[in-house]
Amino acid sequence: MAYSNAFAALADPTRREVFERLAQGPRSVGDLAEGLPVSRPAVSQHLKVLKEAGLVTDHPEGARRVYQIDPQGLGQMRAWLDRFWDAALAAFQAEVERDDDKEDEA
Amino acid sequence: MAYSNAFAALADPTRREVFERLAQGPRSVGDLAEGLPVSRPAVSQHLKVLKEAGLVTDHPEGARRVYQIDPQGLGQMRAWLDRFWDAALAAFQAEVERDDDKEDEA
DNA sequence: GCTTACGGTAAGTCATGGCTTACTCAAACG
DNA sequence: CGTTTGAGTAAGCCATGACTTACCGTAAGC
Repeated sequence: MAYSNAFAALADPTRREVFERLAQGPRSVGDLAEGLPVSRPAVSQHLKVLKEAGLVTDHPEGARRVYQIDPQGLGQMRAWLDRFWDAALAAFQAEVERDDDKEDEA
Repeated sequence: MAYSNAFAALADPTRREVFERLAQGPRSVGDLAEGLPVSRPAVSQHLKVLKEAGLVTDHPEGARRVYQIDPQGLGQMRAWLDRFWDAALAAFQAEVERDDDKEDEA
């Protein structure tokens, strides 16, 4: 359920960039917007999406608002991906063996 | 690099649905389109995106074209997420401790 | 060889969403 | 208190992308 928002959130390159910067430590909005090629309001909007996806949290710090990574959304994504991981490896293995059979025939 | 396409690919609900069906085993295009609320060409287009993201592979089987999950794209996504996992947990832990300090003050 | 099933491509429509500027509000600072 | 700094919201623009129908290629079956 919730992981769907997380995938959509990280689908955007600018949002991934914001997220990567936050991985290096908590940052304020203006601080994040500093090195980015988009305006500060744009960063604000991206942070809102990341927050709703459970990927970041924020708390006021004086006049500033400091954002940091939230492990929750990250964990949900990992759990969802892991659901497919084993099945995917098994399917891949089956394909490899089928190809081997074909080579034996040739 | 490549994982960026994978996140964008799985951001779409219909594409996730296709992907989940493929997790239960290889399927043909028409077979996949059967239970979905969209047309067969739409499914074809989705499969193209998933393929370019390294999330599925396909091979002809007579007149049909059979798709199945490719562990490659999945693996890249997992690797990317894992890069942040430890940092996220550490940040979360730091926040909890900071909150505890506040409570001690109160 | 003609027809029928399967599936990718083309073209066009419509909604979503990422961006901007302008504004509003709240907290610090003098 | 007035000003300045920090940040979210509103409104509008424009590109992208998810979908449709119509069409084209190709492999199988009589």
